[in-house]
Amino acid sequence: MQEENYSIFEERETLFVEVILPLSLAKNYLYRVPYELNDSISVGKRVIVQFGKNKIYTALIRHVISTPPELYEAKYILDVVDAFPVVNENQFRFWNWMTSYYMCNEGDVMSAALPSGLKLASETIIVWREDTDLNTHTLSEKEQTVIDFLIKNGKLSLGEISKILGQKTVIPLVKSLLDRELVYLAEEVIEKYKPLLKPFLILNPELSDGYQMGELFKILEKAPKQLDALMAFIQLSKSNPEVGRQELLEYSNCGQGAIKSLIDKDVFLLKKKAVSRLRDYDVDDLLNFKLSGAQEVAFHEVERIFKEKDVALLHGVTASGKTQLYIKLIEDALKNGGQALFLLPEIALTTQIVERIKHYFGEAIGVYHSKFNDFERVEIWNKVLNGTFKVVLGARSAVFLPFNELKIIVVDEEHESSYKQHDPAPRYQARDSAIYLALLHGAKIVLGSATPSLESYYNALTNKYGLVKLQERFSGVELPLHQVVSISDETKRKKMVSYFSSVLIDDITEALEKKEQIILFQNRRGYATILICATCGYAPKCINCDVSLTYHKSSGKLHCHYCGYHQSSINICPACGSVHIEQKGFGTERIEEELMLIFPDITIARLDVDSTRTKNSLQKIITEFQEGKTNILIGTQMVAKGLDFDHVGLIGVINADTLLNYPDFRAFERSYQLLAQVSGRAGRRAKQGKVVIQAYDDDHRIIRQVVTNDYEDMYANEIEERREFNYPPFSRLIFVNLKHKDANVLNRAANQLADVLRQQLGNRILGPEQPLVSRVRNYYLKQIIIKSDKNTAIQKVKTLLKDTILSVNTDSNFKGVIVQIDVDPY
DNA sequence: AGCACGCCGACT
DNA sequence: GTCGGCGTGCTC
Repeated sequence: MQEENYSIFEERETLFVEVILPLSLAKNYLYRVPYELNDSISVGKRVIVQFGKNKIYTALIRHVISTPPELYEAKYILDVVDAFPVVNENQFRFWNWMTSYYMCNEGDVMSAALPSGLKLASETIIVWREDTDLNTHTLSEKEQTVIDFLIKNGKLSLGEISKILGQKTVIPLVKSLLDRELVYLAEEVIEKYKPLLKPFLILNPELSDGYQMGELFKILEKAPKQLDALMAFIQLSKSNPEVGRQELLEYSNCGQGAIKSLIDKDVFLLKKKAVSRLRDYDVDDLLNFKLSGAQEVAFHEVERIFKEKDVALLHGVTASGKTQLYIKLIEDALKNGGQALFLLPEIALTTQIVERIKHYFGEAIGVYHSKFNDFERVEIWNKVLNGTFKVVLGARSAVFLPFNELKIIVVDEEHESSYKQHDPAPRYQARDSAIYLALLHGAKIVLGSATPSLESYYNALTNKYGLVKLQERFSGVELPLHQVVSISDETKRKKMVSYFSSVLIDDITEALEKKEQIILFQNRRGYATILICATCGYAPKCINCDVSLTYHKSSGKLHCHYCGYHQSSINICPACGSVHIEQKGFGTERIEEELMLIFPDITIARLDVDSTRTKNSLQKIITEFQEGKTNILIGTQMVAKGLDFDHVGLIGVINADTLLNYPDFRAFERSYQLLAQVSGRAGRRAKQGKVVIQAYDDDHRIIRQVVTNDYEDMYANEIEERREFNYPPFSRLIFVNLKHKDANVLNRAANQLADVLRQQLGNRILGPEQPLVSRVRNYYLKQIIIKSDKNTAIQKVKTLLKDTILSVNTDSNFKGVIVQIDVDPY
């Protein structure tokens, strides 16, 4: 070896990287960097590492370190995936905050944040894209081998590829195939990828010279439509030689036939081309609107607030035009070259609001949704990273996108409980996380709702947030007419027909006559809630969970809503042999059936978790209702949330008591929000809608407040209760949930944990208590609640909690006890 | 999350 | 006597 080379080699620094693995691990791991990769590594890039025996993962570089670990010898990283970081410094700071605030592992956050396309692992499966033209790509020998296998088998896992090639590092190769769109990643739910193929036309190259074109024009003189099509084509092809067939149809006056003739005459060559699923709109075709007087005032109010505060709460009644306000605020933020994030509850992403905003902002907008396939999610991630997307509309997970210069965040329907992730960790509240995210970027954030959460409204009234009211509805839109029906009264007077009061039946009949649509709301799915033996009181229960089974008529089975267990129904009581089995309670399915008996000639659809299990069924039910193909829609919570229908004249709430009696300190607040939102679905276009609320407790305070549309009154009552019993916003809650297969071990562990915590925190510790459902999937459950007042240093509580849990976890008496922490349960 | 190591039941 | 059940612990 020559001396100069040798000395250069000597100077190379020995580097190590601390990486986050996409697993729920308590700490990060250290790997050594081979010299030849020294220049390729940097924080935020992904690397390929071996973890454990022979598992390969995509890890993320968190730190670069030059001191070797003392206690073990680090493994080498196998490869570096990225040329540029895919996670930026702001994101890491956001992740750090989330890890400590929600008491989870960095790996949990990484798993939640990165779309799976960025987390290739040995189990990841790649599939050959049949629509690609192999001839246009030059493949290396190894790539060719992989492609040959893929053509034969259809799919391969990364582990298999590794075996085929006899090498560990396959991800760069796979990445190159992915980038060239030769292969795609299979979803966990194997749903075959169908690239969106659209027909494109190109001019037959043989016609390119002027003489032949002239001849062609002569021939076409007798076919004016075809000539027209050709002229239009020439116009359009100036910008791009490939013209979409649809585009040509719209641009010219010719019909399908003319184009087909030209294809038959070999003037046009037809080819199918995969196009991006993300729709692009004509930038000129922007929606033009002006803010109304009230909106204008509110807009300036928000601007004024933003000079002093970072958070504005927009309390705007339904149909007051919050969306227009959001659009203007986003537009303003974009003017200064920033990015905007618009958060919506999951279900609202299926509706027109998305179309409207997409339409307005054209190509600069991305929609991010956990149900999107991975292609789209990686595509959006990259477009946010490189700044192509200025606006992102998304559900809660959109807070993880790699923004560079976020200027504004909008959280619509901020009170929605779906902003909180329940399982798995990180159990984060996207609205609250977004507030931190805004702080991090120096961005402004507007929370919007017709029925704000008590927490947000309290923060607004105590001047932590600015408060803007938008109480004026669009002209012509009136508040719906409410009617509350006492179920007990109607029952006494024998006027109930099954679950429907005479009032509701009359109103349904009337609405149907007026050709209006109807939504019925029942907050419970299934048929009968439970079956119960009239003789001995026996009720069939789930074998894995501590709940009664729900009878579903469509399947003829008894289902558990917690674990999915089901068994055939019973006709004879297994306990006493009696045949007197009664049905108690009722759900959406039962309502649907009873209604069909009363109104046999109309179309009824049901919108609940059971009817929307398959991927497109939700969209289908909604679309059919929007198009008027369905007369009556029966649904659970889902019908209330973010869905806009234009022709709904009547809303019926079958039983408001089930909502109000829910054992949770937020039950009244939630009931108000839900009933108010349900009401908001009635009569949106110039017509006054009608709302019928059936209840046993028809004089309930909350129902009265819904009818009088008095949010402030509801707030005043509720906030007093919260103050009196020291619930949020006056305290912070942390739930500590313990699970174990053995009830005794669980109880002892829970008691010890609670005792130790109680020594330090006294009466801030509640429990351990048995949750409502005390056993799920064969695991017994116990819950300890930490209710710390605002003055307690929450970080100290968290540290103590973490240490205590660790001591329980390492106690040999409590092997296998699972402890989960839920900060700010919602 | 996987995977190996390890200690108790029904089989050749 | 062994094969295999899954409970437990570790992975840089």
